Amino acid sequence: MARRFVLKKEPAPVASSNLTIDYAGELNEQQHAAATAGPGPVLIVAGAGTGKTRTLVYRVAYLIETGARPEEILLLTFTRRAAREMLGRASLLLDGRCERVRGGTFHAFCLQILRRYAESVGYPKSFTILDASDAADVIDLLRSERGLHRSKKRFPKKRTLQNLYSAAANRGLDLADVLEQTYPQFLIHLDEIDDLARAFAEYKRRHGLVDYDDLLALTVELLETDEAVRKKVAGACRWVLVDEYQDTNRLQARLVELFASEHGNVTAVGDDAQSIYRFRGADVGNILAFPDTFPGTRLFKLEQNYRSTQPILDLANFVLQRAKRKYEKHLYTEKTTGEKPGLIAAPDDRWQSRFVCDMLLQLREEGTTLNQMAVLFRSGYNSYDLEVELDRRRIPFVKYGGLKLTEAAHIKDVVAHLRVAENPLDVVAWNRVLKLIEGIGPRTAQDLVEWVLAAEQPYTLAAPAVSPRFAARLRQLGELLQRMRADDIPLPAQVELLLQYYQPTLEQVYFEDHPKRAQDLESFAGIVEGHRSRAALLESLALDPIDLTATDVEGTHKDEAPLILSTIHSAKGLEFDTVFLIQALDGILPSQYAAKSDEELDEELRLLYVALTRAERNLFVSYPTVQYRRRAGDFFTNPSRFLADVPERLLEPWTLAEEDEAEPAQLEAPARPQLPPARDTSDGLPF
DNA sequence: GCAGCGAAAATATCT
DNA sequence: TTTTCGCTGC
Repeated sequence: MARRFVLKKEPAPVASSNLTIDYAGELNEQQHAAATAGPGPVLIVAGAGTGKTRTLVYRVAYLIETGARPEEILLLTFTRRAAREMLGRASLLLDGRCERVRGGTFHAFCLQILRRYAESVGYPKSFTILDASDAADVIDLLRSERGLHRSKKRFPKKRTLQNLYSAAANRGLDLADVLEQTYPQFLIHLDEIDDLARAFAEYKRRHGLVDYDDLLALTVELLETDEAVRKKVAGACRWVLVDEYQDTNRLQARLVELFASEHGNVTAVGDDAQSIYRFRGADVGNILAFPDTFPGTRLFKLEQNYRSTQPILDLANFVLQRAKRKYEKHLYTEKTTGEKPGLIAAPDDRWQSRFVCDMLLQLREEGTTLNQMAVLFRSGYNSYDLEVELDRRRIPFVKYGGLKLTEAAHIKDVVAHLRVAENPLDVVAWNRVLKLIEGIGPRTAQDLVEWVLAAEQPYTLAAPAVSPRFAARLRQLGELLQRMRADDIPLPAQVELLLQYYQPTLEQVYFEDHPKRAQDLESFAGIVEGHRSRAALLESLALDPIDLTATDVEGTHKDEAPLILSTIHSAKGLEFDTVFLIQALDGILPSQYAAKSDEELDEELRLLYVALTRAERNLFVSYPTVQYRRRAGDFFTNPSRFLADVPERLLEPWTLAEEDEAEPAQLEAPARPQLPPARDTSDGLPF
């Protein structure tokens, strides 16, 4: 009989112990109360710029100082960038212990858990992660197999189907409901779509494939069904902190509940007025229901804004009031003076770009560094014209959001080879790799994949009855993969071999623009350098797609931190001295695709609110009054309906004028706005 | 069963 | 503008 020894309870944190940080002195009263709140559920509702991040950073430090072990703190954020930044700040505040805090996105944390316990929900531990387009490819494969595309009535495309399934998973709705809300025209195919969904799920399970949604859903399933695992995982999460709680979806909210199910110490931070991920299933209801989910919640509100000047807040407050669903937000600040935000009606895109460049150079002369300034926009492509102008003037910039390097077809090709080399069971990657060989189409690829899955030595690719048309290429591929897998070859060398093998394919498949794509492959080779192993590289690519940033200008200004270009979504949680919001056009912000319902329009409005409240000191909102569009030619635009009747005392109209001589355009602040020609085509269509 | 061609459709935000 | 679909000929 074993003897039982009872350990003393760990001492509760004592607030009055020797704290190295003066919490009361460095935080305001509300922030201090929230940061130093004891155990139990805590909800911090914080307006934009009220020191949400700061409070969370101090809370991490406080918890550690009062005895929490860093490993027992879980900090969930929306991007890896946010986690890194927060833990970095906490480390500066306290010390290196903060770096041992577990932090990251929901997806990344779920991945860690599943890598360990996937078998409990019927998956191999070495499952492959599918990004959205991989998932779409699988769906396409199954769809062709069933001959659904040959049905007489139009059947949704692979991307549409993928969106559909993703929406259903993230919102916890039936396919029928999602279909009715988003694509009612496809309701007639409900049965087939439903069948296909089941086939998709089964295929993923059979082949060990996990898409983004599965990362969350499987973790929920795991923790709900395996009590031992739940105890273990939740037991290790003594303190759970969640940033941007307003943007959690149903699965994520459930995960928070499960992670906190042992200790009950959850701190959620959020702002219902900044919920901008509804399209991805985010549910503002989560933050509103938090006190019900976690009885005994203590609520803290942060209302004093430290970021922006009063004129900027006045505009933001005014804009937010237009929401159909009202938010009781009224931010105030002690920075009562400041420049009025400007509304710049530029004649066209070129002028808008010139304005941004001239203005930012002027501000830089006056002492604002480039990386304190940001240009924000609704969609990735909104900045193309500006990027050209920045390049021309050799102004260094980085772009966040928009197209990802890892989404480009040629990069996906290369990555697929790496995936195959890593995992011989990765059917999606095999398919892609094989189809790149001339003469191999979907059918042959599928047969070969089946051979590979059953083969003892898959990498020989010595399948029987191979057509002589592509036998040689297939042998080359086999040799490549075997060489890449040789033990002593470091990752960069593997990629070197791979790129050599891929070059002819690149030239053949993308013959029109292969030089440009070859450049991307160069940058990819550079990115590879920083990774320890193939597996590590693949994992990080899957969860943290690389922004297709302007690497070519970096060389010219290595010493100066670059200007930030970012989609509004990617700028969430960040702040800048100066913000330029460009392309503030109806049809863009709000997006023309969002005009269907008030809810969607409200989300666009919140997006504008988020953009405006990123600014600390200077805010410029601009739009071109004439745009060129193929087919239609030049046509007049409408400024964003959200800005249409903002009084001039809140948003000062500017017009642009050309300087006399050959100098670049310089701006003047004129008295009268140059209004776009009156049009009532509010859908932004050419006339 | 594959490649190539012309027509048609979709077109964003992110992990 | 770019991607996807369906058809045709090899």
